Amino acid sequence: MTADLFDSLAEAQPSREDIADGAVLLRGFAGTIEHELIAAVRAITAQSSFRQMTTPGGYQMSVAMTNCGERGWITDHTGYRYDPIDPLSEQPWPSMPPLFRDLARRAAEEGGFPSFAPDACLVNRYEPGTRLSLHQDKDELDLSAPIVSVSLGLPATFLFGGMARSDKPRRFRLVHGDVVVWGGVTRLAYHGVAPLADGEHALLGRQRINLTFRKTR
DNA sequence: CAGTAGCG
DNA sequence: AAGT
Repeated sequence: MTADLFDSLAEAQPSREDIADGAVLLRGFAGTIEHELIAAVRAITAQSSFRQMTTPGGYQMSVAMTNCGERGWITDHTGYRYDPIDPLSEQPWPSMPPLFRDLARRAAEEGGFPSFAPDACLVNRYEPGTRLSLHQDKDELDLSAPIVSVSLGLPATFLFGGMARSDKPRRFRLVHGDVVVWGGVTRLAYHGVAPLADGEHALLGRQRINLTFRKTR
């Protein structure tokens, strides 16, 4: 934890909203370090570009993705997995910026999950009209660690459902700087993002960037 | 509702 | 099945 980050997060006065048992929405939690986060995303994508992946069914995801950290989440026609190598650059994923680790750890702590040590950060780029259908994060070996999700840029509607795909999801509006943490009994909750509404964000333009931190093993 | 590669 |  750098002193600067500690200070800026300590100065922030995010509100907390419990959205489910073991799931919390920290409104504005990342807002004080927005410029540093965006600069870090630019550095990451300079090495490992955003790309639209193809699912096992042969369909292209609308959301463009990249990763940083020891392992990155990827999908292709063979399935879903974490891989230490970016198949596009054929190099290791960019390392996880200390700022990212610290933010994720601190958010997890606020959410009731101390000592969160993510080894993977999926970086998602949503443009107007793109979405992520309801799914579970279950490619990680360590399901005791929470998921930490950071929103930047355009607002989105986060869908948070139950343990069955058929459970009707609740809808939460996520804006720039919001962080969602979920784990424990909701670790495998179905979740997704509704099609992004068009708009213009002062720092990111017509896009939403989402950082999702996981401990994969 | 559907298709793949890889593994046992 | 993070897809249509």
